[in-house]
Amino acid sequence: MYTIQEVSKKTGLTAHTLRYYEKEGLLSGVERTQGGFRQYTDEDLERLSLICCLKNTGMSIQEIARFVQLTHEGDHTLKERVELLREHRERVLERMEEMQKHLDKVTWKLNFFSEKLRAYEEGKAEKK
Amino acid sequence: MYTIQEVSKKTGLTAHTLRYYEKEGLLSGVERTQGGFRQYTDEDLERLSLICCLKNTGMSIQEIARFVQLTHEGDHTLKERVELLREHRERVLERMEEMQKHLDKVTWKLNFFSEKLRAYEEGKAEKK
DNA sequence: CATTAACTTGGATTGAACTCTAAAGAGCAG
DNA sequence: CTGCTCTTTAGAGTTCAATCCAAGTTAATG
Repeated sequence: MYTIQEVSKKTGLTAHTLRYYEKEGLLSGVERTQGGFRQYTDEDLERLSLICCLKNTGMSIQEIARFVQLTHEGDHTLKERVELLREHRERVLERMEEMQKHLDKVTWKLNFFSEKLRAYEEGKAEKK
Repeated sequence: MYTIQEVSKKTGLTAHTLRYYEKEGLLSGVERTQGGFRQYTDEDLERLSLICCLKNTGMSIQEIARFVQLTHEGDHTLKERVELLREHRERVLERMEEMQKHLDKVTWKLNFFSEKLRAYEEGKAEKK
């Protein structure tokens, strides 16, 4: 059992963000102490870990909430969940390919400027 | 020479966004007709293309504006520009590696759910 | 116990990147 | 010229994902 602060340290999310995620339906059913403090279980951390993976691959809070809701509805939503993850995966792969293309152009420009810089420094050195 | 609408079609950015980028200092010095309409040259499109690459690899509008400003200041900023692109490139590569790791976990989960779905459907079929 | 640190809530605020609106001017087909 | 579409501006509004604030409650420590 972990406090919100401990989970914050483990996940890198702030306590604020953890409460926010809970409010938005991303991580429901977190237990409380008799005093009302959140007590995260290892299972909560495991769920959180998937949530972070989805978030870090660009899924929106809303979509994650949708996925989590389906999970709560039981096995008859399995097909939809598989669909959802598959589509997300596909989108991420496309985005990464796009990204790689754009980065290639940045790299090309970088090399271009590097060469220009070399010429410029050489020019300066000759003038001395 | 292209109108804002033509550039919008070519780049996929809306006319709104093109004006916004200009206001934020991302693409300055676009010519105008005597009536005040923007007239984009091929050179503008080329500049815009680098801007899009930077944006699409996650650089913020502010950072891009900074880069563009350095470009206007002339060759003595070449070193700084090269630095800036190099650092950006490094950050993007790191981010893509992170992304790949997160995506691997998503893929793993996807396979897990797929298997669960298969078992579930089989169970349903048997009951019939 | 008393104090201090951590936690609770709801609601307001932030910042980035657009996105839209209104009112007016420009340009072109018929 | 008439009407229609496109473009202009400043500035307001939207969305997303937090992030902060105030005021109060609970747990932990000397």
